[in-house]
Amino acid sequence: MSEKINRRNTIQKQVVLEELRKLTSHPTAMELYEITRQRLPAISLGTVYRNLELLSRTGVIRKLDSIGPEARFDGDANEHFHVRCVHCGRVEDAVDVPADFVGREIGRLGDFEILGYRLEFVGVCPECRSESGGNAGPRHQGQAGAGDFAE
Amino acid sequence: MSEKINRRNTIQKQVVLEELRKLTSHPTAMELYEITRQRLPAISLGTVYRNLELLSRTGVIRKLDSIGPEARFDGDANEHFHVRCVHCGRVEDAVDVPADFVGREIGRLGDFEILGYRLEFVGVCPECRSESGGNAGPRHQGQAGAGDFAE
DNA sequence: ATCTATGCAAAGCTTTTGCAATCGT
DNA sequence: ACGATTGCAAAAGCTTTGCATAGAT
Repeated sequence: MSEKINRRNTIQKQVVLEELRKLTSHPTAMELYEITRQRLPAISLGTVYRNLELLSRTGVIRKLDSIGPEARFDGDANEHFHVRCVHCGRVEDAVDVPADFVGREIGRLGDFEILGYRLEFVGVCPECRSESGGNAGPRHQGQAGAGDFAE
Repeated sequence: MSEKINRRNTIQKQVVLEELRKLTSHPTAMELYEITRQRLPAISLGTVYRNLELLSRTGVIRKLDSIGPEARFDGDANEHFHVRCVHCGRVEDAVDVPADFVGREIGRLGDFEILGYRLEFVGVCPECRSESGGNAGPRHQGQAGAGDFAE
């Protein structure tokens, strides 16, 4: 049950990982700090950051810094996409993305050698939809810059 | 030539927009600040931020805050994708993306109403490729978290 | 004349880092 | 014992904001 994570298996590292894996909410470092503090009252924010950084470098977890001003973390290191609510900021896993939504294999793009891509969906979550009726007209497809939807 | 931008057409706003449109390098606010200062030595960083924010809210320019720790701005408000070099951080326009690379029209994803998506490619620019030979093995396809490539 | 936009500087927020002490191996 | 990891606190980096002044309409 206790996998070798990096060099040393500290309680802090263990707890950070465990708690992150319990969540599907893609918490920020601060959120995770608050959560882990319930089990380790003395843990410091710096340690949470250091461990999250370390775990994501090792590939154990995933850092989603493509979203918003602060990084969010995902305990599920498998490849999958996310949806972000433009209204409340919530980030959830995107399930049932059509398998052929994105073309596989792009080796080259102009002069760049392509290693991969980042994709995330932008939408309105059920809660916000029912709350605010229809406000912003849907802007289907294309690359949605964040500022477009903000306010 | 002078389009009505918001409420008032100040020189600062005009210059920020003009200089941004001259560039294809997707500069940060700070970079744009340095550039505009050559024409308006007294312009302040706060003003650059305020105008960039305003212009992107209006849809005149595009804010790319999906990339890295700082926001970058794009004078071309048309929909197009970007490639980011994992090595040097350079951001360029992605030309020749296969038209069918991304599936159009996803109205729904789970409980989310989908408005759009954000896509950006991750790769190695020509300069960095020739410099560093082949270091990181290509990790084709999938959602590339930033941390994966970093370091 | 009105009210937005500016410059300046301070503050905010997220993240990183230096350092001595602590803990895993 | 050795050296990675921690806690603490300071600092760094990007961005926002309060306020009085200047400027656009």
